[in-house]
Amino acid sequence: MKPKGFVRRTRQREVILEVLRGTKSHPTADWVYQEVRKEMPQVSLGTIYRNLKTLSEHGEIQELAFGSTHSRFDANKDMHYHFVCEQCGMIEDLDIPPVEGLDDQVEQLGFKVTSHRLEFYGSCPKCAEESMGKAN
Amino acid sequence: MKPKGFVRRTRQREVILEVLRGTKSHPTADWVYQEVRKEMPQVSLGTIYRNLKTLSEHGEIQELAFGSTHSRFDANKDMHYHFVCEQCGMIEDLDIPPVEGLDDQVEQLGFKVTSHRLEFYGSCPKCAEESMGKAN
DNA sequence: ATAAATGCAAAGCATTTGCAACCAT
DNA sequence: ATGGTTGCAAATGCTTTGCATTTAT
Repeated sequence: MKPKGFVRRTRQREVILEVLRGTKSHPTADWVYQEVRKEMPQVSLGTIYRNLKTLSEHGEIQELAFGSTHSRFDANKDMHYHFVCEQCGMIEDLDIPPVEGLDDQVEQLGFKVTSHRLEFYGSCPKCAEESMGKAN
Repeated sequence: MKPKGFVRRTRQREVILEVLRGTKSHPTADWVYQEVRKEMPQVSLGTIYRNLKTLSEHGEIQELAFGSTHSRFDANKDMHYHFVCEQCGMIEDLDIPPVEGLDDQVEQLGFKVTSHRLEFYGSCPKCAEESMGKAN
């Protein structure tokens, strides 16, 4: 007997995952849509959304809800932190090690922790430099 | 000469801030709306949104975008972290000290850091216990 | 007096969903 | 053959906005 809710391997799903794995830009659903369209002009936005949801439910990608209205997606499954530039909007992976013992600290308060998420806000190197230049 | 963009003190704004300060529940805009309506039945949702925006721009409150589509708001201005229960959806302030030196670490990578945000995901004490009981 | 703020209703816009056709298994 | 998946379009639902009016200063 086949498992209920079995996930099929479709061309759309493949391309979406490919696109996501081929960028470090933490794209929005619409950006993914535009990219996938280059290879499958007939693909629909609904399919993009359905697949992004499926993929993140199955742990293939990560959904990131930052301050803005729309979600962004990340195919990097390793634990890592993000930096959000408040000037240019760019989101970058940070190359710093996961903080040790953080989850334990919270578990001692009675919570069962499955993950944590850490984001930094400010100006990226480029924008910070530009502000300097303008002597703003 | 009065400053441009001066912020007036209105009854609506006062009540909204009052409501926000009177709860620890990180409410949504709509929840705030319902509460404010109890005192000002004629208030409009637009006013709630405009004020929440103004208030957070002026640092009176904090806007929190969690995984879901809609924002939540927090009148607690002190640096603190949050726990999001993936079972009941509850969001709770965490009583753990801010991690030292985190911002410095990121600044050394060339970023200018103004703040960071840390959230834990999992089960709150209540939900965790219930899962145990069900021997799930 | 003057511009900020409000209420109301009409957009806006990202995301979701119903449905018939389609296709991976 | 079966039911997960798709494209399409309509629908949701949170949030924003235009505008005439009110109101804080």
